[in-house]
Amino acid sequence: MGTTPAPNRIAERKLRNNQARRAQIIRDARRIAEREGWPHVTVRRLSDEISYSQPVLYAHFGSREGILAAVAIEGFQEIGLALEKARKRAKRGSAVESVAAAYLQFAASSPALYEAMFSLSLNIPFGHAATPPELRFAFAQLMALFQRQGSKAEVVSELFWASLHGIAQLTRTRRFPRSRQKERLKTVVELFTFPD
Amino acid sequence: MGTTPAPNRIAERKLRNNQARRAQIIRDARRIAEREGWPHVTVRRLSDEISYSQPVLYAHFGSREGILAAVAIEGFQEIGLALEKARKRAKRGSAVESVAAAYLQFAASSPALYEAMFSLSLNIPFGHAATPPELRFAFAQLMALFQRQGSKAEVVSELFWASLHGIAQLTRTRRFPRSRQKERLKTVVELFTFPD
DNA sequence: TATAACATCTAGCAACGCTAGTAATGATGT
DNA sequence: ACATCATTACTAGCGTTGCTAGATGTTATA
Repeated sequence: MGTTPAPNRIAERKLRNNQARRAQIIRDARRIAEREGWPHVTVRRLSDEISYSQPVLYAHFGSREGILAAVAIEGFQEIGLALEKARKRAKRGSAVESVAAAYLQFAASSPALYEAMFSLSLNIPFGHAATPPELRFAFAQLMALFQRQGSKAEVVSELFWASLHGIAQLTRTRRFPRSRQKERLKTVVELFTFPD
Repeated sequence: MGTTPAPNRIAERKLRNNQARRAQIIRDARRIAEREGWPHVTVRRLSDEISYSQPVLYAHFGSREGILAAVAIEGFQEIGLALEKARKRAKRGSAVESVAAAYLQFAASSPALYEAMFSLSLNIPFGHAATPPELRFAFAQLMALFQRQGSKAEVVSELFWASLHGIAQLTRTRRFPRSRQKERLKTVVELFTFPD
């Protein structure tokens, strides 16, 4: 028969409900942050949105910071996929430009998400064994562009990331006028395009 | 006679006291931030430090954010002076390296100050007429390095800034391992050193 | 159906940024 | 020297925050 014992089905249902609620909290947090900024993302507000009391949120995430960290990790997953897509669809030789454009596009279109990933000082481990796979994957997309640089690949990738991040953040916080962004993109691509 | 009318001297004394207290608040805020992080810099805590009640702080700065903004502007002044010094003492041709090293040194030695300048989302106007002179001066030190690039000078300066800022921030937030920093410096200097 | 385990809520703590209203201080004019 | 007035600072408290202990209700098991 195709039926499983009742306890399993019940446990599965509970798990599904839990995951769905967790996803909804993350979704609501993102939405509020993009529309009104992170300070408006309060535990009380989120508990209102999902029509549960505050302790339910703490059961899921442990703390407000835990919620932001979950959002940030979702962001790393998305940027990783976006960069991979940009790299793969690029014609030969234009991968750097395609990826750079995708990076800046991502940061510009979801500023609050980007802020959660990089500006809010969350305790997400980097460079350790415990680094979440979403982060490794995203950085791997950048490193894949510079395999030809041999032993310099890693440092060049880091600098490429730093440059894009600098542009993104200084633009987001209005240190850079948004007007010259195309020129910035062109110039950074030139800097990171090496002769064969 | 060398004496001025009493009212002036009194007004001057009050002004001096005001400025001294203002400076002390900024100093205390910086000290606490560097030692314990910005969340520990509370208005109550600062009012304890200076042995005055909270409303005194609001008379000076208007809001907690006003205090952080004052710290940030002091930071821009200091980094501007540090970059100018680095640029001027550099031997011919090595100005880019000297300035880059000074920038990263500044960010590494005062991480909380650097955070106030760039990560805490303060409302300091940039790129407008109202931009504080400290900021203009600091950016001018970067632009001075690339005058030879003609019309590209501004964009190249922006990118140089973005790269340094990216390195500084990704290092500060532990996205980059601190170990390869020298190599990063060397590589960024190569990228921004153009043939004559 | 009784019991155990789980899920959820109510209510409240301590700390925060900020401010209205009040008291104390100090300069001014006669 | 004293009364007047402006300045300066304080007390006390509001509303909100992140977070949690203890009570309450709900569901699964024996």
